[in-house]
Amino acid sequence: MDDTASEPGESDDRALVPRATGASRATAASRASRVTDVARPTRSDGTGAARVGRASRPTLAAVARAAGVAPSTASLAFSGSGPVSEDTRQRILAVAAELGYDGPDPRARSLRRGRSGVIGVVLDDRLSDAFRDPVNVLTLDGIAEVAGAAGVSLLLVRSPLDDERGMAPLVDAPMDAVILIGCNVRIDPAVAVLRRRAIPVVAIEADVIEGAVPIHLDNRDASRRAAAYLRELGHRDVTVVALPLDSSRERGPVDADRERSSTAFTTMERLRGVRQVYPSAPAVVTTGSSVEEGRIAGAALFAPGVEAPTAVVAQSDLLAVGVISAALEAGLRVPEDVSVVGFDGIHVDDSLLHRSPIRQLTTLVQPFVPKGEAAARAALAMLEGEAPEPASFRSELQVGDTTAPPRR
Amino acid sequence: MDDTASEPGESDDRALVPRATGASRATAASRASRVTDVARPTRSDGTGAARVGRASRPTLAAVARAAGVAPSTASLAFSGSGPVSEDTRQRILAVAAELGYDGPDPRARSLRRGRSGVIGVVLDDRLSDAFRDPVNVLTLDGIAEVAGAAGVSLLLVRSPLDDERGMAPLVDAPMDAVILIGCNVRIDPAVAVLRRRAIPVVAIEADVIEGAVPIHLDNRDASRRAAAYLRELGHRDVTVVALPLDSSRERGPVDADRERSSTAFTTMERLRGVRQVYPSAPAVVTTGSSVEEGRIAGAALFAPGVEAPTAVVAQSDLLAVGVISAALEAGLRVPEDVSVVGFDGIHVDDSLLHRSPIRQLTTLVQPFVPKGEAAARAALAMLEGEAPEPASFRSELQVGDTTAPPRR
DNA sequence: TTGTAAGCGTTATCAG
DNA sequence: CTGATAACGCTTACAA
Repeated sequence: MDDTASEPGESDDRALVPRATGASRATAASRASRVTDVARPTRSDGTGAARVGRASRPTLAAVARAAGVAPSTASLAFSGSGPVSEDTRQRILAVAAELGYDGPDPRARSLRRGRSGVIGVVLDDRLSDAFRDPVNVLTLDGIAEVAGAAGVSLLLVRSPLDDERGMAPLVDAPMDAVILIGCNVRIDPAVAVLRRRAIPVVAIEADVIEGAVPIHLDNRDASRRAAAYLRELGHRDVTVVALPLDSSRERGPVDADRERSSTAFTTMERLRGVRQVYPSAPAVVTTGSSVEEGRIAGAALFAPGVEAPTAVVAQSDLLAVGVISAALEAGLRVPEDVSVVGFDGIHVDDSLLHRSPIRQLTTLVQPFVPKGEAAARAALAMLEGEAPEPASFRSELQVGDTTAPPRR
Repeated sequence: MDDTASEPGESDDRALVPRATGASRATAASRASRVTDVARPTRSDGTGAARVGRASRPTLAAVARAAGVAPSTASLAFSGSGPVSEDTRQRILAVAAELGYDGPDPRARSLRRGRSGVIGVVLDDRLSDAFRDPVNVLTLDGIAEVAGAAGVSLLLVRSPLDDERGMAPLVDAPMDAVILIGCNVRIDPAVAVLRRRAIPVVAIEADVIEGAVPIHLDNRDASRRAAAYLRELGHRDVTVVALPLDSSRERGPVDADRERSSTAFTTMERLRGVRQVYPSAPAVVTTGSSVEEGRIAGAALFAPGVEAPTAVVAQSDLLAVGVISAALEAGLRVPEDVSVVGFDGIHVDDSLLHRSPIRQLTTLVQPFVPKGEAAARAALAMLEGEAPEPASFRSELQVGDTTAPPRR
């Protein structure tokens, strides 16, 4: 359909081509250094030169030359960021169209401008896992909304591995700013590199990171409120089903040692919150936020012969659903026999909730999307040289029907 | 001409000078209006220049100078792609560390090399919506897996709007290749631009696009097989609940006009497949793939006073679930009163399926992840200058318990 | 093994 | 309003 458009050189544009300097022609020709190239129908004007080396597109310089203007003028015609007479502008655009030039090369532009129009989003998991967690997806939503409106695209980057070359992607990719989202592993070294590169870093729910703008959620206090609620109901025997403690992601009970060496800030904050109310609440850690992991943890808690807690604080809704599922399967009723609290307030649509009389999870609802938006705004602000605005968000305890007073 | 070599002598001591403190604040100001400060920056060499504009990191050239080697040598020391004596290599690295230089600037590198290490993934929806559809997420999984292993990051780009400036993100972002994923809107113009830029394009389930490598799914034939299965069961009265027909996404019955002007390839292919068996099967179109949309479509089909079909072919599993839900709410039993077929074979975990005796959707299971992987591989191959491998995938009819012979 | 030189394709600056 | 020119920071033949 657009055959003609893809054959820019064929048109008889020689008339439009003013004198190219002999020097530049020689330059371009010498680059080719391929003797056989001469076999191709070579034109000896500037236009042809642009196509000599390989199947490369015409450059802005070529367009300028063909239009009989200076490169700088042609640049202005495209970027619109400067005074160009409508007349010349049209001429340049026309010539460009004829040559099949559709605008500046992003790579060159970003080198020259020092900006690439890209914000990196660093996720803790493999992308496959990250996408499965609504927590990440919803936060990304917020980021994408703001970034998109600003004409900035998102580069997905996996959190750097402890591996030495592991942070290559974070360092080799062109990015103007970086948003750390749900990064539980300790990535200070990577952040240090970014700082040295003067790349703004925004950290969502991370421990205080030198030089990163924090987007904060009241993980600790929210958890404390949930625990307090359980205490009001009369619970004394509360267990925490926790998110991973570190990048090793080992499943199992949490002991003081593991707790001390944890690198997962959010996990620890939520745990600390509960401990403010139940100082010696035991905790079991999972390998990630999923229904299945919750089920596994719950199965252990409600195993026969074990003294089951009267209430469970799960550190995510997905985990909570899993725990409930395990409870039901163990023949316990929720909330009569065991209360369960979640965290996040995502829309959990699992069948298990519906096969029981449960309609709504008791959970801490957090504002994902605004959080993402704030992160993106902070990143954009820093790009503009403005002062970033750290933001703090609050979770609300939403009382559903998975909590009730203990039977005893 | 050779400005960089102009003042080689004075650089040594300057190169070691750490960054000016408090310079960051001056950035914006000096760029715009600080005349006096900039009085003599013109004479400076690379080192000086690096500090003038803004608080920028040291350059490779600066490191080289400080280490007393040529830039090229320093470059080799970092890229490892060339012979450098271990001795000088160490020295260069040491000096670099001292200066706080952590490797080449991705922007400059990508200009010089003509590669940015980024693959663009173009999604049809707002990212928020895209992430909600398992179809996209699973495909992304596959892409991410392959791209990640190759050290390539993914740039998320929204499908260009029909709007003139709408394709800016696709054109302004640095990308080495582009994968179109589930792009139902017609984006030929955008693709034409990419072609002219010699950026490889891989199109997953798109209509034949000039110059794009296709990753194909047997949408039409699979749909035909599903329809054939319904016919075997004895159904005569089949309605299609379809995905959007175009970017306008208007809900409602499909007429010949709308059908003709459709830009949604996948939608049309799946529709055509059914029509091969039921040439005059009516179809209603939805605004997207979601349970809710399926429910809306179903509600209309099963409204009182309307002759309901004995079977519904939904073009996605999410839609199918919605249709089933509507059927149940209308007092119909599935599959006794109405059969429903889906498409995709995602893991649908909706409560409605579980409150009824339904355990498994009858659907066409397609290999998302391999499809994504193939797309990524094709893109990478093209980057290497190898011949891309178009790929074709097949969907399997999985017979569940949402289909049965019609009552009459 | 190391150095020299020549850009990659733009945009910013400043002079006309 | 337009043009000349110098970078942006790096890589890579090719020369020494």
